[in-house]
Parts: sequence; C-alpha cells; structure tokens
Amino acid sequence: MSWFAVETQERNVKTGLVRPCSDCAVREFSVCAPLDPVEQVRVTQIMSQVEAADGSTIFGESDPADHVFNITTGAVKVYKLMPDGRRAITGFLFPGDFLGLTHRESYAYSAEAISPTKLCKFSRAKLEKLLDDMPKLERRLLGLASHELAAAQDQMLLLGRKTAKERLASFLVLLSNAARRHGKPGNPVDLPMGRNDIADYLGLTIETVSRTFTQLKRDGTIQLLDGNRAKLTNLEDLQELAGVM
Amino acid sequence: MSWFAVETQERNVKTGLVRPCSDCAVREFSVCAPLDPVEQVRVTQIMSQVEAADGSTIFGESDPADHVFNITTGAVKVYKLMPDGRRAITGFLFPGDFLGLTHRESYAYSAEAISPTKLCKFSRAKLEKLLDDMPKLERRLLGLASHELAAAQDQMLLLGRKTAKERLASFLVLLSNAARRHGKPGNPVDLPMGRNDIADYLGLTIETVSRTFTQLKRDGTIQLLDGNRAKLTNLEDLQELAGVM
DNA sequence: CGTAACGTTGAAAAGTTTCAACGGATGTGG
DNA sequence: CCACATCCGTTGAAACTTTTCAACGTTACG
Repeated sequence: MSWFAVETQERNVKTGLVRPCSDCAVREFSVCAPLDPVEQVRVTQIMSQVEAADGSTIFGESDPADHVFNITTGAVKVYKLMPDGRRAITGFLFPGDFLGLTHRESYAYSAEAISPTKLCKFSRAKLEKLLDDMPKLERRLLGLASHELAAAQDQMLLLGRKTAKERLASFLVLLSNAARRHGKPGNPVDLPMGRNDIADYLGLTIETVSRTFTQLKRDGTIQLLDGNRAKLTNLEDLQELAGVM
Repeated sequence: MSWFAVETQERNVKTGLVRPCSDCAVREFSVCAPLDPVEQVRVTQIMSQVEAADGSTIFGESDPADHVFNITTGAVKVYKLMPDGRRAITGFLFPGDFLGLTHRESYAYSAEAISPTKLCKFSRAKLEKLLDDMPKLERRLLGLASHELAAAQDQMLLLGRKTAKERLASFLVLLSNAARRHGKPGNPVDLPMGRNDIADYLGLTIETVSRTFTQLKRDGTIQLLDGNRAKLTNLEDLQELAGVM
C-alpha cells in the first residue's frame, strides 16, 4: 500500500525530525520499489507532518484539492454525503494508504479521522511537478489507483447484491486481511470504527448491523471481545459467506 | 474520455487502414493533450483492431490480463459475478473508454459487448514498455483511473443509500450526460442495454426497474420511446431525484 | 448524579424481491 | 404463411428482508 510514509520516515529518521514509525512501513519498504536517495530527499522536501484528532475532519467534499496525504498512524474514513444527510462511507484507510489523490479541483468526498491520526501532507502542485521527472513515482500512483478501483468494484458487488449477513462477513474478512497486510494479527480483528460507520460502509442501518452481529455470534461464527475487537471463531464460514474476498 | 482511439484513428486514416470514426474521437482530440507524431506512430504499432458482436464476451474475470482495449464503436458492460450467479454490473463503457486497465495478473471482472462493438486492442506488455518513456501517456492513464474512481464512489453512494426511483433517475441523468459528452443528443437518451443489465447495474431486480420506469412515466418525468430511448420530459425533477449528479 | 453517546433488542411498517402470469415482438420450421 | 417457441418487458399479489420507530442498558464524562 504505502511507501510515501516509508520514504519520509527513512529520511526523517536520518534527519531526526520524527521518530521511527510502525514496522508496517518498513515492511512495505522492501516490497515496493523505492526511489533512489536523491529522489527520496526531493519528496520529503515538499512534505510536512500533520495530526488529526479522533473525529476531526481532514478535508470536506467541496474543499479545494490542494493536498495529498499519506497516513502514518491511525485510521481514516472517507465518505460522500447526500443533501439530506444520507451518507455512504466509501472506504476506511490505514497507515500507508493515500488520501486525496484526485485530478479534480475539489476532493469529491470528505475524510475524517476515526482514531488519533498522523499524516504526511504533500502540496499537490509541487507533487505534480515532481511527478514530471520521477516516472517511478507516477507508476506507483497508477498502481495504487488501479488497486483502489478493484476494491471499489468489489464494494459495488457487495452493495448491489449481497445480503446483510454476507456484507458483514465480507467486511470482517476484509479488515482481517488488511490487518495482516499491515503486519498486525489478523484474527482478533480490530474495529476502530463505530456501528454507524460500519452501517454507512455496508449500505445498512445501524440496527441491522447490530442484529447481524448478534446473529453471527449466535451462529458461532464470531465473538465480540471488549475493546471493539471481533474474534473470528469460524473463519471458513465467514469466508464462505463473504464469497471469498 | 478517449484519446487512444483518436490517435489510432488519425494514424489509420493516413495509412488507410480503417475509415474515419465518429466525430466524438475528433472532438476529444482537441480536448486531451495529444502525443507528438512520433509517439503516435509508436502507439499505433502495438495496436490492432478487433470486433465484438452484440452479446459476445470480450474477456472473462479469470482471463490473464494480457490486453488493454479502447472502444471505437458500440457499447460494453463490465461486471462481476458471485459463485451462485448473482451479478453486479460495475459500469457501461462507450466509445473512447478504456477497458482492461489493471495491474493484476487477471482482469477481476468480465466485459461483454451490448451492441456491435469495435475496439483497439493493445498488448499490455508492450504498452507498459511504451509507458517507460512516454510520461504523457502515463499521466493520462492516471487521470483516467482517477476519474473512474470518482465514478465508482458515486455508484457506491447510489447502491448504498438511494431508493429505486433515485437510482433510476441517477442512471438516466448519467447516460444523458455521457451521451452529450460524446457529442450525441442528451435528451432522448439511448438505452442500449436491457432491463436485466440496468437492474444489475442499479442493484435492483428487473421487475423493480420496470415498475420504477412506469412510475416515472406516470409522474410525467420521462417518456419511453420506441428504439429503447427515453425522453426526459422533466429534467429538473430527474436531477432533483438523482441528487444532482 | 444527570446527561449524552453508543449499542442492543422488539414490533410494526415499508420497500423491494419473489413467484406467477400475461402480452408483444422476433425468429424458426412445417 | 401460419403455428409455435423464445425472449423481453410489464404487471399483480404474496413473501421477505431491511428499515423505522421506540425503548432500554451500558459506559463515559462533566
């Protein structure tokens, strides 16, 4: 997923600006073709670090899309609103994920931290200038966009055709996989977002989400632990329900 | 949307390989920064033209993603299937649109022509090699991906939160806008896809789509003309319903 | 200690789906 | 040329899933 966070961290560790970040970034470092040192410096020069408190808005739908972010710590939800307040959360983002990549004048969605979050902030204008002579960077962004697009298509299948139970199962499997990809344990899976956010992500109501959770509990498929974590007792059933995502 | 089709058409007109195509491509030519002539030649060298009959599959979900396509004429639907046959159409594509752009080994979706269709076919391996020294090309692809992503997010809002009536209204407005963008009349809007396809695109059943059509007719919002066209009698109401897409 | 935020549960209501039937258009073969 | 089958869209009625409305318990916080 990430490597901006990686580069910047690497630089900043050397320059002593920030403390080393999670092992996730380090892991990604070895996976994603990194830039050469000179390029790394150039990237960090147009970057600054910002923090977002739990529940604070990072940007709104109609804000001018002047910046691109890369999450260092925490979690973010991205959503679209209808005039009457109906909401669809289009994604949850975690360390390493990009935020605000668009070719429009304004972000067409809002972003809000769902836990204390640190982000690398890039000026979009400068980033685009940088892109002109850093093809590796552009290639990487294209790969990210393509990956996001595939995820969006999965989500369309979920929203258009899956039952409540299947949606929740898919969601848990997704979170579990994401956690493992980030080097964290995949099984007691963390749920940093509230029921309302889950509902808006799955196209359901909060009540249906709650009811479906207890249904999965009764089935012996999951267990809800304290600290907003879910133990996936029967991963096979869950994956079956999810339709193997 | 397009410019691959443009370039290729331009070249081919000169070389006499194919007849000039729709004015759409020409129009796009002036809009999207074109490549220089030398680059144009290089692009056309890795391209071939293929045709797809109405209803024929262009590629399946699990096919190796060896080619990228650009639509010249016709219309294509892109969809994902669940093991039990449930289907979600994630998009309808028209002349100028790209098809098969992915960074995976296999397309993760299927593509099928919904009317007689001509496509430009590119070897993906060669295209990627070409990308290495044609930054303009890569930048353009990134823009396309970003645009598609925005559309996908709109669709997630539709599928997650809109009523049947709102979904159909959104769909009609979308088609109308797409038609105008392609230089065709936006108002009696063409519906080249069947009810089943509309249903799978909107996350509804064919019956609900049919009922909602007649509801919109009764409301005086639309009129169904022969030849699978819909006259948008009250565009304002329709846009209001759609939530201004 | 009261209040607010969040999650759970129940019962009624609503929207959509499922099942079934019908009509029109198209195409095929006798 | 007509009988017949097929495909597609429409409509009705019942069934079902999810939503809505309402109440309650818990936890956190001032």
